[in-house]
Amino acid sequence: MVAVHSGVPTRSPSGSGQLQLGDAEVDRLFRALADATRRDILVQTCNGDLSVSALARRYPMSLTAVQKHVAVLESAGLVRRDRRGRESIVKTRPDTLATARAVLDALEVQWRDRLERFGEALAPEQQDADQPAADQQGAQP
Amino acid sequence: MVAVHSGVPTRSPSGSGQLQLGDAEVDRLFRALADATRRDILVQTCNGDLSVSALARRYPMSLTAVQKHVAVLESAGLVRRDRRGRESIVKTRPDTLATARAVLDALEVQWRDRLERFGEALAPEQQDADQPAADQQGAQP
DNA sequence: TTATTCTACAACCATATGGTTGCAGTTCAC
DNA sequence: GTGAACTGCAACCATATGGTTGTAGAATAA
Repeated sequence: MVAVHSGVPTRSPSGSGQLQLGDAEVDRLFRALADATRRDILVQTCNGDLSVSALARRYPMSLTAVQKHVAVLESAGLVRRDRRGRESIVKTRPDTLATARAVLDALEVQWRDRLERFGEALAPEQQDADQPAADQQGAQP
Repeated sequence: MVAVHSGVPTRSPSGSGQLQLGDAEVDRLFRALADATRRDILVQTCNGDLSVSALARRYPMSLTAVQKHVAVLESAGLVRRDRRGRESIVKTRPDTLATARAVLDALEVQWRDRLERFGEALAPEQQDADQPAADQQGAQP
């Protein structure tokens, strides 16, 4: 379970592997990454020298569309915007990308762990009715 | 310059770029991962001993909803379904999860590469201490 | 055989997403 | 000061998503 629904998506400082991201944060993170334009924006803005409109000139879409993409990345914590005069400078936050990798690592750890526990012995799958699950849904509306 | 977007991704083979995923595939991959239920399904089905309906009993939603989640995971290549009699057994494909990690790695490589080429002209970045990762929600209303 | 289980799929609904245009407010250049 | 550039936001549209119910067919159990 990756979900503790903490307010702050803090990575574990020492590489123990357990991170404390809420489901909603992880959802936003992967959803932000699930768009080619946004992934490209991440690469383009690593220097932190591009404003939103300078960014927008690089893509065949309107400024507003790029603004929305940046907003999605920002709400996922993948970029930050700093106001510089009349323009807002977009800059990637590499630490959050590392967080995404850590989530994938955690996923792999989880099923590797599961494989070890249930591995070969594998009792008949009465796990189905036994565990009504629902611990991962958290605070769904 | 930088005629990105609009075509094949063709990441620059700088360094260790070695995967050949199209934008659409990567989109599907991350989108499939951007849902807590689907991430949990990935963990639940690592043993390959759960049918779709057995899986559905673990979540507070209809069988059809779980079917759709499995379909999303399958189209992303994250799970496989094997027909066993009247039931279809869902099993995760760890290699595709590793592919997702490789995509993130490639992203990091890309901007690290970019930083190397363009970097150092900017001021050193100590701004992470300036604004910690707490402001995930974007602009507060 | 019959009844149950499991899957597949269609139809529907509410909301989210990704795009557009238009307008208003700042900040800068001249 | 005037105008241009940059941003922010609202309204709108088309489509995708995530959920529901209902129906139908195939495989298994009794």
